[in-house]
Parts: sequence; C-alpha cells; structure tokens
Amino acid sequence: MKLATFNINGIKARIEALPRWLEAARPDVVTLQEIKSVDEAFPRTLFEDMGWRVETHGQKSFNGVAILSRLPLEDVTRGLPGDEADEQARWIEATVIGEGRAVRLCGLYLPNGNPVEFEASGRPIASGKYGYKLAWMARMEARARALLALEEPVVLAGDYNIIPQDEDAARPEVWRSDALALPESRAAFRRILHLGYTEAFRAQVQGPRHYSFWDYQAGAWEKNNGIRIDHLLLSPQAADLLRDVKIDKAARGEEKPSDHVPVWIELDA
DNA sequence: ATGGTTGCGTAGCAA
Repeated sequence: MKLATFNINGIKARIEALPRWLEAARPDVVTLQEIKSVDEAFPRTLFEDMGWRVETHGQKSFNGVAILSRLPLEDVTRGLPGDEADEQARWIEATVIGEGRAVRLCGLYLPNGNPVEFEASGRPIASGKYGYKLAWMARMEARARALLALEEPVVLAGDYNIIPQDEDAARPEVWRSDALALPESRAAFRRILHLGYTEAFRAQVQGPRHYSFWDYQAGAWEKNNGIRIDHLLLSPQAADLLRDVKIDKAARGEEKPSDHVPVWIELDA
C-alpha cells in the first residue's frame, strides 16, 4: 500500500498539477492539506472520474484537508477531538482497506503558530496563534495515544509545521524563534513520537538537506533553502510494515508547483 | 534593512 501526504496549497491552483502527480506517482491513498475550499466547491467528480474515492473536510479560503483513495475507505471522521468550539478544518480520519490488512489513516494540517509573541526575558508566550498550535498539539497527542491503544497499523500523515531538528532546515538560525522550530513546538512533536510512533522518513534516511517545503519567496527553491515539515508517523504495527519512503522533491520543479512536495511511504499491507 | 511570492477572492490576511 502506497500512502502519500501532499500540502497542495489550494485545490483550484493545483487543478492541473495534482492530477498530473497522481497519474505519475500512482499512490493508493493521499492525504491532502490546504485544499482552501469548502466541500461543495471541491472538484470531486474530476477525481472520481479518475478512479478516486473522495472525502473532504473543507473550509472557506483557508485550511481544509481531504483523503483521495483508490482503495475502499471506512469509518471516515472529520475534526480533531477535544474542542467542540474549534472551527478550523485540519483533521480527517479513515480506515483504508488494503489487500492484506486495514490501516487507520489520519490526515492532518497542524497549525503554523506564527506570529509568536515574546516576553522581555525572551520566553515565548503561549497565546494567540502560537497558543492555538500548542493546544492543538496537546489534543493531537491525546488522539494519537488513543489510536495506539487499538494496536493496529496507524499512519498520521500531514503537514506538521514542525522542523524536528536543525538538520531539517537549510538555515536553522533563521528559524530559531519561529513557531515551527521553537523548543516547545519540537518538544510537543517529540511527545507524540515518544508515545510509540516512528517517523517514517528518519527510519530510513539520515543526514541533512532533505526538505519538503521551499518558500515561493527569495529564490528559496533555486538555493535549496528548504525545511522538512511534512511527516508520516507510524504506530508500531505500521512501522513493522514499512518498506520504502520518499520525498518527491522533483514535484517542486514542475509547472505551477505547490510550495510543498509530496512525501510517500510504501507499506507491506 | 527591506523585500522578496503565492493563494483566495477581490482587501488584506495567511503562509
């Protein structure tokens, strides 16, 4: 089973690039982030005509996640539990029915968290967008813990807006006081990992200069000034099935690209 | 130091 995650930065803007990538990469399932569309405006039939099942959790103008699948999906749920008042569309789950076995798949778009406010002492203040990010991650930790209790293959795939370590940025010094790299953000990410998840990419690839996002500005792509913020976390039962992982870097160099590239894994399922 | 870009939606925010 080939599972991918792809922050497309707007379905309307990627109406050509996304189908092109799907045809070339042929994943079985894809979680999409930043569809930036309400469910009714998502071009569902375009993908259904290509053979994809389509499940969206959209929102006007911002955020929005979706799952496209060639395999059957069951028990689709929308929204991250833990805050009924949260209206941001950043979480979708489905059970993917593979040939061998089923995988519980979560597609997530973790809050960016910028701008961060600081006290005079230099300590970040956990309020506003940064506070929302940390609170959201605490809710995700609870959901990730509950999913582990299933003792089944679980994949948490998406745009985490977390640079896990300095080696995951071309210019780590630029990100020191950014919500994507602040110690509290990284610690919250590690807390989820340390529940018992495996980060798929780092299970197979070591070392610097592996990125999944390059800013549109200031020639970031041309200078390879990127960051690695799109991740797939695997429960132990999923990690045991991991065969291959790849960041599809070439997608960033194609026509009208997203600022993120797809990351995919191959599971023995 | 500043501006550098793209998307959504048609101003200004988000990233």
